[in-house]
Amino acid sequence: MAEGTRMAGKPTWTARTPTNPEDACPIGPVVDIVFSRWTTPILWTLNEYGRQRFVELERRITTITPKVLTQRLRQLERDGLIVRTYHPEVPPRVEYEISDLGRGLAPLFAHLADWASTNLDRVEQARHDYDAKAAR
Amino acid sequence: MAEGTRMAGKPTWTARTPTNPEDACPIGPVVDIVFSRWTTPILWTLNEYGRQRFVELERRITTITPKVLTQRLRQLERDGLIVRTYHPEVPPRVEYEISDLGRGLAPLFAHLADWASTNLDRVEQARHDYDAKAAR
DNA sequence: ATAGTCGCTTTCCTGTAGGTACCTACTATA
DNA sequence: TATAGTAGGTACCTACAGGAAAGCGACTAT
Repeated sequence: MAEGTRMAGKPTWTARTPTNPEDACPIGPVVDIVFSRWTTPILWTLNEYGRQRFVELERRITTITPKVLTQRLRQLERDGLIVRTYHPEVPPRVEYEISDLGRGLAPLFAHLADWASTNLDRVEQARHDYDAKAAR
Repeated sequence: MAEGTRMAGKPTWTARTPTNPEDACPIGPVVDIVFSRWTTPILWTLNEYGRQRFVELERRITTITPKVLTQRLRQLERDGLIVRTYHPEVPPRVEYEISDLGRGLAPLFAHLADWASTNLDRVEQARHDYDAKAAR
């Protein structure tokens, strides 16, 4: 086996065996669960506006497609972060709400929002400086 | 303009105009910056093991390819989260270290690791329950 | 008779992230 | 001579996430 060949088939860095302690990044799995694509705005919206129906989420997160919204809701439900309630009426009614487990993320989100409010403009400034320096 | 047509060309939900307040998720931009693919293990490694060379990072984050590592390092440097120091020697030597701005993320990471340590098994349990229920 | 509602599901298609492999220039070492 | 080491750059290619659009089932309102 040549040195240069990299093992394929491992989708992300979190897919590595956790038995390798030296390169284990302890926040890897949680990032995949909480901050994978679309999950943040969904959890945020659910946490901010309370129990909501599918269409309400769809309307608030304006750029998401129903297919992807369904996928992400299923994923979050499976992970136990949200609770889905189906009412067999006509037309059918489904409500989503954040679970206790998901609600536990609120302080984390607040922490994140806090960091953002004080440091986001510094990032913006750094980008500007970098681009200006690269142009010279 | 038909109601059903969704505006294309907006790559992610963070690309929306920030002038729309009602669906603005305040942690959207920061998630893109800090938790986009590969940035977390890089920042974590840099924060944990201090200043490092390219190959050291490559060896610690075993599944990353040099191309992607370069891309992510450039991005993080542009965002001001890490500092790159180039030594024009032979062979060339480059060192990466976390910046003050990046270091400010440490408590956030700790918070995240904390949530993970207490809740990750609950997520695991929820997944198991969900799968078991779906199989029935 | 027709359209509309809701919460999806399915099919088809494209964009792009990321992987593989090969390249540089220069030196030290074997 | 040749091989390794360093920090990438580049060209090519594939896989997969996600977008667009249509449909469905069961009923209601017009």
